Order: sequence, then structure tokens, then C-alpha cells
Amino acid sequence: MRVSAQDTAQAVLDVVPAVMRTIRTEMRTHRGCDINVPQFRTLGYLNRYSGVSLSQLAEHIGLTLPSMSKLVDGLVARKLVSRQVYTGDRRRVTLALTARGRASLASSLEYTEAYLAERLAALSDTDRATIVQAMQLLDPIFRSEREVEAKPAPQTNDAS
Amino acid sequence: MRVSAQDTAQAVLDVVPAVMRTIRTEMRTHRGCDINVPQFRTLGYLNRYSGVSLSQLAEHIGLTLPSMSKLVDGLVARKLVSRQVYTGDRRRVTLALTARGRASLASSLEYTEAYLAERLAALSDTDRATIVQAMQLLDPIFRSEREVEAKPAPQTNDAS
DNA sequence: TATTGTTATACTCTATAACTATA
DNA sequence: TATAGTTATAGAGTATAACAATA
Repeated sequence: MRVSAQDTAQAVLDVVPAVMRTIRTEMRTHRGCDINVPQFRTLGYLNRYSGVSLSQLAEHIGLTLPSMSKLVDGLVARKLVSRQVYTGDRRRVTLALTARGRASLASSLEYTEAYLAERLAALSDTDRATIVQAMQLLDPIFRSEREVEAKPAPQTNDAS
Repeated sequence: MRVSAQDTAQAVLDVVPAVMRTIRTEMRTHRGCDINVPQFRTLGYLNRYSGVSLSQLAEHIGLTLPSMSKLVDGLVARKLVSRQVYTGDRRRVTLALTARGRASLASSLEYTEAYLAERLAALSDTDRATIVQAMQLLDPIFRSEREVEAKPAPQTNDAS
């Protein structure tokens, strides 16, 4: 099957923004899930890689350091994330989810997933498998540049 | 192959925002392609459905009427879009691409596509086919709510 | 002197509310 | 009175520049 990279790019460019806007609008609309997409991604990343530094986080999420700092500020203020000075190098900071953060992530994830799942339920198993496979193909291509080999946290303190 | 709607939703939620951020960052970074994602989508929609009203456009793009109005304002000021009072109903407005708008769209598309294509080139034909197929599956699910049956324009004036 | 993160400041995008013009 | 669109205003999010603290 001949599918050029350009055809693929065009398809991605056509569809991804529409999907994204649906996700964003849905997150904004849902009351009690008071979290936006970058915040959601931040919680998700910290869930996977507890104890990373601010720089690592910013690199992955794709924000500048000041923006990331501000975003984290908000999450710390809401006690969803803990931020501690790293004892080994006092310039660095160690970020982790609190219990509340985990709960908030689970709730957002559940809600947004449920919303998407509702729409995806219209498809056949085979079609869904195709989508999952496509996501798995896209993932490394668009994440690799940022994903850090995130050393597991020296400690997963939970200041909830 | 058993793939639940929820598994699929999770995959989408994990990957789509990362892809989207890459696209957005790329568009912002690229000098001479002075256009953001909603503007890009607006031009693309007007290219397909010339002569639509502001409301139809806002509905599709997923912005409120005032936001859409402002966005279009900018495009009109830059002579990428023409905006004319519709003679049949003087409250309505008729939007279309100008020649400059078409050129700008083509340029943005070409650049961003090329950028994405560069990354997608690493995949096999089969893998790319999978991605295209997945996009075709997602498209109606996330676009249908908004896509208007956009009456073709009564006139495709080009005030370039 | 270089690195990690924060603070100060400004700009863009988007929303809600109030308004104008037309039907 | 209802509809299409615009203007006024405000808030969120992000960036760049300047700064502070530590290495």
C-alpha cells in the first residue's frame, strides 16, 4: 500500500487539531474537573516519573521554564503536587504527585476518557485497534525529542 | 482483537496532545508562516467551503462568535480573507479566501506538512497506511458535530 | 562562570456581557 | 422580538528578559 509521508502528514494535520479542540473544550466544560490540558499532562507525567526536576518536566511538556514554573506553582498551591529542594543539589527541585494529585488525575482521566470512549464506542473492535496502533506509532515520533530518561526519584515524598 | 473504547481513549489522550503541541510550536517557530493553528484551520475551512457565514465558521472551528469575529478581523486586515455583507440578508456576512489567503494557506500547509512528513518518513508504508486509516476513522467522530452542510457560496468574490 | 529555578512584564487568545443593525 | 455580528472588557496562558541562589 503506497502511502506517502506527505499524505499522512496531511491527514494528521487535518484531524488532530479537531480532536484536540474537542478534548480541550470538554475539559474546560466539565465542572469539578478544574484542570486544563497542560496541567493534566503534567500530572500524568509526574505520575509516571515521580521526582523529576522542573527542567525535565518543562522539556517533556513543551513549555519554557518560567511557564512551567508558574503552572507548577498553581498545582502546588492546590496541593496536587509537592515541590521540594533536592538535597544533593540545592538548585534543583524534586516534583511529585500528592495523594490529592493522584486522585485529581484519576478523576480527570476517568471523565475525559469516558467522554472519548463514548464516541469511540461507535467503532468496531478492528477500527479501534487501528487507532490504538496508530497512536503507538505516532507516540515515539512526537515524544522522543522531549522524553527524558527520567531517573526515578530518589524519594517519592508525598506531602499531601 | 479486543480493544475497548476505553483503551483507545487512553491512547488518544496520551498521544494527541503531544502531537498537537509539536504542530503548534512548529507553526509558531516558523518565521514567514505567521499564522497560528485556529487561523490555519479557518483558512482551510474557507478553502473547502467558500462563502460561509461567521456563525457557521465559528461552529466548525469551535470558537465563540466574538472570538471568531476577532480572528477573522485579523485575517481580513491582512487581506487573507474577504468579508462581505450578504445581499440576501444584510445581517449576514459572506466569507471567502482571497488569492493571498490561498497562497498563505498553501505555504503554511506545505511547510507544516513537510515538517511532519519528515518525521513520518521514518515509518514504513504499512505503518503510514495505518495512521491515515486511523485519521479517517477519527475524522467523522470528532468533526461531525460541527461540520455544517455549508451551502456553497452564492459568489466566491475575491477581493485580493 | 554556569546552571536551576523564580519574578517581572507584556502579549496573544479566548470568553462573557453589552451593543448595533437588520429581519 | 429574534438573529447576525461587533465592540468592550477581563482573564488565562505563555513568552522573553532580568534576577537570585547554588554549584
